[in-house]
Amino acid sequence: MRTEPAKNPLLAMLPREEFASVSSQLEDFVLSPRQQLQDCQAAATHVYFVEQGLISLMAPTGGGEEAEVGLIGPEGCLGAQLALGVLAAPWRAVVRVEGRALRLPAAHLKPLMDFNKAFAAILQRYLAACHFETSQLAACSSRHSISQRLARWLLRYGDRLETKTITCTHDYLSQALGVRRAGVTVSLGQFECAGIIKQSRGSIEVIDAQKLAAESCECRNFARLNFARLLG
Amino acid sequence: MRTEPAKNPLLAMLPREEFASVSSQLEDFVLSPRQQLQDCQAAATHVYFVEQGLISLMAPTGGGEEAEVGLIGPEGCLGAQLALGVLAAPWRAVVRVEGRALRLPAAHLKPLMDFNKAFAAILQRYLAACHFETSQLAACSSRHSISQRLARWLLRYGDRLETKTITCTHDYLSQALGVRRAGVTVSLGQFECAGIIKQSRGSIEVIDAQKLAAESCECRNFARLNFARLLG
DNA sequence: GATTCATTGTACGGTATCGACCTTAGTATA
DNA sequence: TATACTAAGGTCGATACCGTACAATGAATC
Repeated sequence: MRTEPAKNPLLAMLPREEFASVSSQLEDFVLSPRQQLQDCQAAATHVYFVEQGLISLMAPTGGGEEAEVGLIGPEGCLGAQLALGVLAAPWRAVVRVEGRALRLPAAHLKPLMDFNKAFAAILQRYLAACHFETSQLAACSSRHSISQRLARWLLRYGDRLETKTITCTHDYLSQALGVRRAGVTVSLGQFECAGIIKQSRGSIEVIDAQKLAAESCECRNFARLNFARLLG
Repeated sequence: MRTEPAKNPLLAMLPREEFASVSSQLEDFVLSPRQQLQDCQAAATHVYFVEQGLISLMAPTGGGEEAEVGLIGPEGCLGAQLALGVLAAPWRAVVRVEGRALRLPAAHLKPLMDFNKAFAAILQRYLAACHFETSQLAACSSRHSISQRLARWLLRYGDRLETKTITCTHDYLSQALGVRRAGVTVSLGQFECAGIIKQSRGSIEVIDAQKLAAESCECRNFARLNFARLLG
């Protein structure tokens, strides 16, 4: 039986007694790098409340390629569509940064929401926040340059983790943004020259987040504002 | 008092007596071209169940510009975020094609959903469908060419209207896709040469939807499949 | 008919991004 | 330590798209 409070704010907002009552249904789950938690269009078996680490959502774009359409960190959960009575989502969920989650069998979500209205409400707001973030991403992707979107991605990533060091390859970033790997390399090189980041094989350290924010587009602010309004 | 059944499938799924009971709260509303139904980040006062016409959702992208992140036709409704207890959305809603809607004051939505669980369920599925469509749009925007996205847009637009003639200017399309107006003109010119469409000032007629589909990317299929799964 | 304006067609140089290839750096195996 | 192997990073010509500008066309107004 779990006794310590959850770090995930969606769970943390449950009253102590109530959390205790559901914690028997919660299962500790280790998020290992590159692990696929959910396949595209497959029925979700669990809701994963992330406590540490990062999950990315990849949508197919044809020809076997995919693009990142969402990022779930310790502020959110994977499988939230279950709260809408929808089992499958059109994206693949992959662990990007190792960590851990508490997972709840899909069947237990609805009863929990019915029982605790405040929990249901915050989960609904989280759903809206996800949708809004995705819409900002759509707008951003069609208008802004690689370096702007890259800067935004790095900041978004950093926002959701404690560390300033981001573990990812240029190749992954290129897939996430839907651009060429070489394009990522060039932009990151410029950031490094400007003293904004420091690179080494497979990892990026953000030195000057402020400058990085200046390189990014306004979408970052719009997205943060949206999130804060709903779940701040 | 309204007696004829609603065309909008979200309303049409209400049983006859129940529809009659809410129809007193429903208000006929004319959708006039370029009319702004909802401002970005402003609290929604009504839910608009579109019966005819088309509404587009424009998200800000910085510098006073915006990009289209959603399209609502007679299959859906504007203001669905209210079903999640969220008042404002991060987009501006503008009437793109004139028509009409039935609108419900925001305060009446929740009671209606509580009373009619089937209605609530379909609205929730609609919300998921919107989110999924947006995520496909995000993926598409970052990967595919102007002409592919343009073809998809024309098809998406046509799917939601009875007519084959689309009333819009190149300039609007360029804003919707977040690209240059001249780029749209060139692509449309190529489609016309290929006998796929016929243009005249301010309107586009789709001649060969099959060829147009071939010019589009797979995202169209993914998106249609998503929608059909949830609300087909 | 003349005027005005929104819309569309076209062109040009410039830039961002692409596709393909090559080099380098780690890692595994022996 | 030598070797092979794989992942990561860099380069280069080609090209899609951009910003801008301007002319041509059709629709609306007077």
